[in-house]
Amino acid sequence: MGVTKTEIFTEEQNRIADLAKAFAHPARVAILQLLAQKKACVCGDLVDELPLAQATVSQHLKELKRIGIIQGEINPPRVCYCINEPVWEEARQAFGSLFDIYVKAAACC
Amino acid sequence: MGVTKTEIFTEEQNRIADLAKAFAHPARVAILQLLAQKKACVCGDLVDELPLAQATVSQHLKELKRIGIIQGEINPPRVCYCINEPVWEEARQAFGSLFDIYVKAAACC
DNA sequence: AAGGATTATCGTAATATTGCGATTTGATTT
DNA sequence: AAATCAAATCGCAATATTACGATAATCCTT
Repeated sequence: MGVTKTEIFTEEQNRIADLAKAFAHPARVAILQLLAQKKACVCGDLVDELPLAQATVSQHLKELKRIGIIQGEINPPRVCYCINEPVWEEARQAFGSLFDIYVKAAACC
Repeated sequence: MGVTKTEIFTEEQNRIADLAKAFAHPARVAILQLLAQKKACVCGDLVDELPLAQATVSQHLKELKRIGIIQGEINPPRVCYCINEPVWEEARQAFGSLFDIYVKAAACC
């Protein structure tokens, strides 16, 4: 089907999955790295840095905006993108907590 | 096309994207949470915990094994899964470093 | 050897994602 | 008003993902 049954999982699980999607494609990792390092900000600069078509970059930016991890400020005729700090921290926290629920000891197999 | 151009990205970016995929679906988040908390281990128990068909759970387990974040030990007629600690730590590290490259200040927009 | 229990794989269907050329939109500049 | 620039959106094609029933494989038990 290709359709995820979101309704059968918790809000938290769905949110983590969504946040993870921001990082689940190398192009988006590259974009987030560039923005986090502030090496690029304007959409056109991102397109120059990445070997992908403008339309493709724009699509990845749209997905990142949907997740909320970046935001865009219109500055005609350009758009300046940057990390949306609250969501960046939310992601850091979410993954941090997730990684911490594992404690070696007591292996069960 | 639906085909990611992995060759144009760095090894690190591709690896992060792959690790993120482990968490990019709520069912896999649920599975990893169960394994990390050792609430379940045997494949059949995971199937019982999740409202998904056995074939579907098996497929998610296969993907998690491909990424390397879990491992399975055959214990006929069952298979006991658990977190593969080195990769779990690799993921913790990778995401930790990624989140840390962002420093508020110096916003560019 | 036959049966039972458990998990993996196959085949299929539906939806999602990735990528890009072409076009459109939005706003400035001439 | 026309031209221009940057970015978003459209439309399409190709591949990937998600899900599940059915079947196969595996290995123990009888």
